[in-house]
Amino acid sequence: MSKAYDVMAATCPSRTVLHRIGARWTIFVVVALADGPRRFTAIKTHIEGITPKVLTETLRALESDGLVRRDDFGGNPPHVEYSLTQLGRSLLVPLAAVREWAETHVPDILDAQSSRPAD
Amino acid sequence: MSKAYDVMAATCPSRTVLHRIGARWTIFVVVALADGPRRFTAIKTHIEGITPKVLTETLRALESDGLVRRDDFGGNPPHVEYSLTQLGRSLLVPLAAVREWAETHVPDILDAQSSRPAD
DNA sequence: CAGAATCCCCACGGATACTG
DNA sequence: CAGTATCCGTGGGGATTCTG
Repeated sequence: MSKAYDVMAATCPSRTVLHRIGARWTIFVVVALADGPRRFTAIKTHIEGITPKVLTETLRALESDGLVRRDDFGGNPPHVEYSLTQLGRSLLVPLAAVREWAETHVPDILDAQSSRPAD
Repeated sequence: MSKAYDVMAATCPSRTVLHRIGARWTIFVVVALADGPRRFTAIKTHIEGITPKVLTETLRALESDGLVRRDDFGGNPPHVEYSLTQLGRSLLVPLAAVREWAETHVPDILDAQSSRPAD
């Protein structure tokens, strides 16, 4: 089976997808939902430093991409849960790998940044 | 063995790393160098739509992070080759997965964007 | 060929405060 | 609790031109 989409092509929709994935907070939110549904405040607390506005925007974007589902249980005080859809969980796999890589190779990069060794 | 770095922590250097990875063109450049060393113009041609300025910036950043090596063969006309370092090649693994995912799931996302089915 | 130099711009994201 | 509303800055990225 040949490729239907090629990221290297300027007009390919997969670039948009990649752009979304690369968005500042996407990976954090997806990873934050890895272990199951979570409420807005719980996510916000878990991802240190994210502001409510940005979290909302990120969640909305992921929702419209079909990666995240929003369940509103109504009532007062409000109760809303966010969870990964099937599609979202499938993204979790490559993203977890990226996160792993980032956390693993921090020292190598910090090293490289301060010195300039031969490869 | 416990985690030394945690992406969810606001001050963790791994966030910087993640930011670099997420930068607009990083993934394209790394993937473009997957098959071996390439010259500036070759990369530029391969990644449709990238401008020389942005390519230079991206390459410099990756170089200073120790992900890419720059070999200048001098002469005239100039001859410069870029290649992935060991570290760069290790990043290639998770990034290739992300790219795969992007190219594979474009239809799902396009679908989700135009309709709002019940997950 | 491999870039450096310039100019430009807006949209991504941050801070803060407020509300149903 | 789960968001809005507002304001704001900045730097990442784009287009174009030029050069050793």
